[in-house]
Amino acid sequence: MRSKQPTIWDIAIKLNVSISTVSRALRNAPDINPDTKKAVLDLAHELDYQPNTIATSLRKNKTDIIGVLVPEFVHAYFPSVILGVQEVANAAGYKVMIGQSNESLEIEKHNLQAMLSSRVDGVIMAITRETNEYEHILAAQRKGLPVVFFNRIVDELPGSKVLVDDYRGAFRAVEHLIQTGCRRIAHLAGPENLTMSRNRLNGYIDALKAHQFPVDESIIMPCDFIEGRARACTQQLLDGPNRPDALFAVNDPTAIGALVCIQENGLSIPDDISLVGFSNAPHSAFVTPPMTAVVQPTNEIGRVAARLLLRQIEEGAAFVPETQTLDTTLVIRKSTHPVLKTV
Amino acid sequence: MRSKQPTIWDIAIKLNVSISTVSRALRNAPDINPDTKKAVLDLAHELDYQPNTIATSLRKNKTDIIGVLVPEFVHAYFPSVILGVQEVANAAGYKVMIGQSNESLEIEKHNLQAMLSSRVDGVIMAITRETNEYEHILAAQRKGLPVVFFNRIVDELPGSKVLVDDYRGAFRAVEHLIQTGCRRIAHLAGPENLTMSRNRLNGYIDALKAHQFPVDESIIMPCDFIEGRARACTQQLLDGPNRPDALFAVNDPTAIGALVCIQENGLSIPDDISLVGFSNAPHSAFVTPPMTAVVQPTNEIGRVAARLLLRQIEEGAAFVPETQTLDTTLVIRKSTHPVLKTV
DNA sequence: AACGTTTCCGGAAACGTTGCCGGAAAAGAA
DNA sequence: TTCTTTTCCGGCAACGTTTCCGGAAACGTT
Repeated sequence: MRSKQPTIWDIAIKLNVSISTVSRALRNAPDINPDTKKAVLDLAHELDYQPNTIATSLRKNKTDIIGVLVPEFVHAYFPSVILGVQEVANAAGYKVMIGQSNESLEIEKHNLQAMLSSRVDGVIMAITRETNEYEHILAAQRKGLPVVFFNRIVDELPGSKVLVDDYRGAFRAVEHLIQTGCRRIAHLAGPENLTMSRNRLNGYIDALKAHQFPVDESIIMPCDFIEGRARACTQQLLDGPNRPDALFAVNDPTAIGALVCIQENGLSIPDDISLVGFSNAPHSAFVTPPMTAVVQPTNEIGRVAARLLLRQIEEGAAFVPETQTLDTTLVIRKSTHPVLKTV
Repeated sequence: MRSKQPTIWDIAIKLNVSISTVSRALRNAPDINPDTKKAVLDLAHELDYQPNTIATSLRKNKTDIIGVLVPEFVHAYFPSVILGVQEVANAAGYKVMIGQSNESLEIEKHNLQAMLSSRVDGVIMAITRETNEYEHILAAQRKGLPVVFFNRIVDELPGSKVLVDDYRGAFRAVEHLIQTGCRRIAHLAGPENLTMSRNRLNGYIDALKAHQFPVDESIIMPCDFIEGRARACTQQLLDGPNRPDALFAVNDPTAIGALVCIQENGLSIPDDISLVGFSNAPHSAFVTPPMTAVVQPTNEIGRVAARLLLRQIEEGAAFVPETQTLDTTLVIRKSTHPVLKTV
């Protein structure tokens, strides 16, 4: 049985003042006698009083909670974005409520409903892989809910967005391969309908062109983000004529697939084949050999998203949505040659 | 500017009934005319009405939210127990609010305050590494807050606990090494003051004894969970006389440290040295070679913890705390010999 | 001494629900 | 018909805050 927590009433009665006075003392309002204020504060501390935030929320019509809605969080990417969100949200006096959709549109809808029902002040979200209709999100926005998107962006949706410069990241990764002496660079590409994969593909192509390398369509292999498919594609590349001496993988699972395949074929990384991935997470550091990879500023993504959301919450209707693009960094580890070996 | 969401008042006025009636219709109470109920439900749907859960919470003095407090969540372990929590909590109509202490006692206290302030119905928590005084937790419990602990257990605290059978896990890991032909098995141990490390150490020792192996103190190396120290210890083992042919590592970072050290010495896993870890997460699968490891049922830990908490919430003061011990499983991958090579 | 100001405080309504209580109308029983 | 029961509904207080409004007392000014 939950024992009752003390309320401002309890304090008021013990001190023989009104609840208004107690309330004023607690949230240091201007018109209160310093002595009574001190008395209230002391008693509150003694009773271990904690304000009932749900009463406050009801009264003020504001919860000071922001919702974060992610498709999953067992991989490091989303948790570490959330960390960034928490950092700026907490500093601004907001709490963070996390929802997890398990990559299911149904659950995403349900979670968004729940957030609306909990009257969160705003939501930061990355949509599910299977989210292909947006009415639930649009409806929430029509009700005035501020929403900022990240990671999985769709143009049909209004609102602020935080994304990563996929094109430049890919470009630099490929440039690095070229600079370390690779001459035939294959690409394990993502699904063609995603802007993200397209941007990375374009970065790959433009880097080749910028260095007067030919673009060979036969070594651009779409493998849908799936580790198994990446393995098969890599095998195909190894078996084919004119074997590539480098691979640029579109994301983590793909890179892992390539890595195991190469090693199973008894080839050495990076001596026979250099490998660079495009990573969501520091994960790639723990593989052997530690992988050179484009890494995303996950924490910063969360911080930026939170700042945008807080601005929107505070500025209200006057706020005009912004989309911010963050840069990636190429972390050079052991799956490519060191860069000093210049071309 | 947040536009107002519809309330039961709006529905009541449009339908020319009282708010009581609307309320009854919405939470299908018994005494209501099916027709009016349908009318209310229809209009609610049309207006896209969502009940204001914070008003409900205030009124019912129950939030249907359970808090989960973890020291970090960028590694897979905690997120995946949270998944388990969510699964049973959501199924029972509860929402989950997550707090993250960043391994800081200060933040842990603050988060617990916040949960109390939010009037969560209960908390599932794993304390911080630096949590060495428990007054904040005891105070919360004294106020009647149900708390269940997992992963980091301390005897001084009352409440339900969910833990993992470290002893048996270690025992079986070592037994597996013995059965695959290893004859000299070293142990990279954890800090001696933690019951967890002690249990794993005892499992190691007893497995050796059970198979009439000698226990050689000189190849039991405490390395404090730190990857760097594990590397140094492993090097020492490799350099020493009578090199071990197997290593049992107390946790993930330790195992990784051993792995890189062994490979840097040009030795083969498992042919020169077998390696088995004690893992928090499926992490160890992604290393090369994929590591044989004792793995914990992370999801199940969350589910069990949630079930215990929900029972305590519902049974109230009548509930007597329980501690449940879950079993681990040994996942055999490539860092040990296959088991068919029987002794 | 009379006035205006400032300082501090209490009363009360409101936020959106729930749930008790009582009562009117409809239905059933005599 | 008349009485009892059932069915359905409205009024109202309450949950713990915040905040507006008004007023008493203390202070300052002429």
